[in-house]
Amino acid sequence: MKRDSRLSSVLHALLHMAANDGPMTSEALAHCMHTNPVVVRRTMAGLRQAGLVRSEKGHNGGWTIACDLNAVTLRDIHAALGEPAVFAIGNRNAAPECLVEQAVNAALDDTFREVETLLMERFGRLTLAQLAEDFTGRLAAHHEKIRSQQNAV
Amino acid sequence: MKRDSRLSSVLHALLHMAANDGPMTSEALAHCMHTNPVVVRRTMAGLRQAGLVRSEKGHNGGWTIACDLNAVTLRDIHAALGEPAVFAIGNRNAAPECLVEQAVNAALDDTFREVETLLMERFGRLTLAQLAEDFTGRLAAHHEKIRSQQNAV
DNA sequence: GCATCATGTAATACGTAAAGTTACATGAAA
DNA sequence: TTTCATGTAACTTTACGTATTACATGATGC
Repeated sequence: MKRDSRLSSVLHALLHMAANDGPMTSEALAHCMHTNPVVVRRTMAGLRQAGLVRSEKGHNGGWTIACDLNAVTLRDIHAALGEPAVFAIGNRNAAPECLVEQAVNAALDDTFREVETLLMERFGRLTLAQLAEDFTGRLAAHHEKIRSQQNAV
Repeated sequence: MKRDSRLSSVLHALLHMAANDGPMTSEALAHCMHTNPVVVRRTMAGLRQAGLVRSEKGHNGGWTIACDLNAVTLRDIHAALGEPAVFAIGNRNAAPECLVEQAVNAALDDTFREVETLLMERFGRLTLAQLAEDFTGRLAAHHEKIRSQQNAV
């Protein structure tokens, strides 16, 4: 497995849900994301627990957004997923006895901490509404392109 | 494997080499790092290719630093290792057709690009000499602590 | 009530990349 | 020419996200 793509996945799902009225089933979302309903349920479980989405069983069941898109940021989503590790790089030993390794760890830890802080700040500024708006813009551009192609024929 | 610790490993090795005069064998380094000589050779191969270290066979062989500690930064080391992936988080699909996913990817890509730039800048400011100096300070503090403990008895 | 739909979750397997291990070739020094 | 040390290929192990299977639970509609 190359990288953890859960954040990307749930954002994709949330935006599809936002663009649809009514609940979407795990199967429908799985189809959008070229994966499997069980993976969707498992990945979305954290968001449900955080109160960001709701899920309902039975006929007309499925997933619904339960939050204000303007109020929820990528940082909230990352937290709802259990704050998965950001970096693929890390120290060899967490608490080494060797003074050399302590010096190396201290430098790396400081750097990664600072960089992670910036990432979380950026995540904290990006709302779901902004992503949805970006999508709307892309959709409009896409329609415009289609229309101009038809006119050219 | 939880995380890629090669950067941490080679820094550890380099600082041990800097504190020793004469070459250090892969076995000695492996002992310091609680690993295996073959792993040391494999990990250090990139540094040798980049001209940062030298290795020699036979009696009195082993690894030697071949660069100016003041001139080499963590960024150089990271490059010498082949620029391993920094983030454990990423997009699900690199070039999706879905406009929703494109919007998500664009936002994440921008953010990660910015953050990676900061990380590389920080790495570019951290020299091996600075790490070595930090180690020297820790060593002095350690000796001071030992001495005061002996005085107390 | 009962068939159907949809989620919830456990158990298991798969894919990938670093780390660990074994084995053997190469080359330098005593 | 023996010994020491690196160089490297091949294989195993480990970790973890992802994929899949199987089955339980609960809600809806007839």
